[in-house]
Amino acid sequence: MSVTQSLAASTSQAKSDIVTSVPLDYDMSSADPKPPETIEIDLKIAYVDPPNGTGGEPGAYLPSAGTVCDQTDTKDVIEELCPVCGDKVSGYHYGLLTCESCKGFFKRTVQNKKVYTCVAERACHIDKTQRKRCPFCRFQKCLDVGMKLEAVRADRMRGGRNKFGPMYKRDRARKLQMMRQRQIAVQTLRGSLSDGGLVLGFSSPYASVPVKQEIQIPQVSSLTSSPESSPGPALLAAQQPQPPPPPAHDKWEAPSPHSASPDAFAFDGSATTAATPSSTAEATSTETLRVSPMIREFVQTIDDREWQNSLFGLLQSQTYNQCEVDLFELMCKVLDQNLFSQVDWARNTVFFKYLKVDDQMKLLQHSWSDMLVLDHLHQRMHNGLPDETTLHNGQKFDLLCLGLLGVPSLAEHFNELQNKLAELKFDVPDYICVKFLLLLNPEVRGIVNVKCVRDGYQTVQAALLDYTLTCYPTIQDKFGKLVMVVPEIHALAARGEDHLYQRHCAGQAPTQTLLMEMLHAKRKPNGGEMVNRSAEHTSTLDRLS
DNA sequence: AGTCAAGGCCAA
DNA sequence: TTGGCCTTGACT
Repeated sequence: MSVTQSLAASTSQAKSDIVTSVPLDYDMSSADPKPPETIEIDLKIAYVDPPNGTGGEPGAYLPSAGTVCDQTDTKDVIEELCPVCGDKVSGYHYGLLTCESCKGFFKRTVQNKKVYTCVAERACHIDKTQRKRCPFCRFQKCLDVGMKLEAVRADRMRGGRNKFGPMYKRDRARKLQMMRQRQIAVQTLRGSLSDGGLVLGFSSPYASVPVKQEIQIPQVSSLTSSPESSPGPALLAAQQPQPPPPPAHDKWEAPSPHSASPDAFAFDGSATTAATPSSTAEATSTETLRVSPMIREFVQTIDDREWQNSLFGLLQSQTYNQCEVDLFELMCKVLDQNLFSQVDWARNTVFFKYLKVDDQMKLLQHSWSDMLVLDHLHQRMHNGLPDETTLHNGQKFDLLCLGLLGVPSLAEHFNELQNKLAELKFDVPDYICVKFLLLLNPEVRGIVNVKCVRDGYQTVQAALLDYTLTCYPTIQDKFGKLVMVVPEIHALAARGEDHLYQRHCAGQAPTQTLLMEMLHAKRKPNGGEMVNRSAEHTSTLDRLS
């Protein structure tokens, strides 16, 4: 059994959540618009060697630590749980990765045209231990996650291949690619915390991140087994509460008039509450031409659509088939996912990516919560992120509270901050520059390559100053005021961190997450400094065990 | 010849 | 009825 499986097996929640669903409004057609001729490209990306050519550093969390280096062993790389019951996946069956038992169950049901009834409310929770209790709901879930009736052969012919073969291949390639990206991100973060090949004793949050299976699009088939059996996905959808609205940003390609080139600034001013230069008279296209290429590049590192997709994807998958979920726990999972995205972003950015892992770790440990708060401000101001959203099960999820790291009482402070930024006409280039300033903090203790961090910080600082002077000449000392906002963000984030830590200590927050690891790292005697790594590591393991 | 997703078999 | 293991056969 792999690390993923053994850890994930401890929580049935995690098990059933992995790939159970995609939000009903998820644009699956755009999620996989690839024509067949792109398959080869996909595979090449998926099989590309890791930067160091080894496929893993000591301490890096890997789904199957011993085999990840083997680029061709896809079975070992793709470690997932059955979307129906959470049991171990045995391969692709009837359209998607499922376990052996659900494969058999689905086959028998379709072949024998079984008709089941549910003695409850047709909403039984299906997991490994309870899957036998209600075949009606089990079959319903099989259909809902995307198992395909048409893959069960009417003629019962054995062997061979069906039309889904190429889709399985693409899906596998995509998972490999995702796995590798995750792996690299985790290496960045874990590298400095591991010692002597030890692996931190917590699971990857990716075990609970929804993995989109390309071919699990729920669909009604002409080969339905029986009208009396589980209702079709369309009916199911009608019975479900409406998912939250799609990301407000849906036209990132639309260039702002402010941008000098069509792809330089991709933000959408129409959804903003704060002004972007495009909405002001002061920033003319002539001035825009003087915006530094570096800031243009910074803006291009932002993927807000992905941010919201993964947010809503996680929210929906975590509540799929769940009557009620613990909203605080859910919030922690979202924060955890955001944190991983944060790391992913950081490790691909200029200045940061050239630093040694230890330095990267220290910078991230110091800035992660500030960046989460800032990201949230950005999402609210520039993408119209609402205060709350309705989950798949009808519960309301407080998105504002998410930005407050779970402290509702900070809402007022947060809104004041947002208003202050709005007055400053805080825009996307401002946001990304401030984010860099938060990350590249040369004052963080214990940084080895201080010069590199300071250079980066000062370069961004200069670029931001130049940008604000060029594009917002009428806002007096916009730069200075923006810089003054940083401590406020930090204070807010610190309050949130404390709150999260306290709830964690009270046993209310999910353990074994990167989020908790970060919270602990900052509260260690050395404050994250790697003076005695072995001791720290042991203490981390002790706390988590 | 190897792979792997179909269907089949059969003990529990 | 379930689910782990076996057989089959198109595809690579």
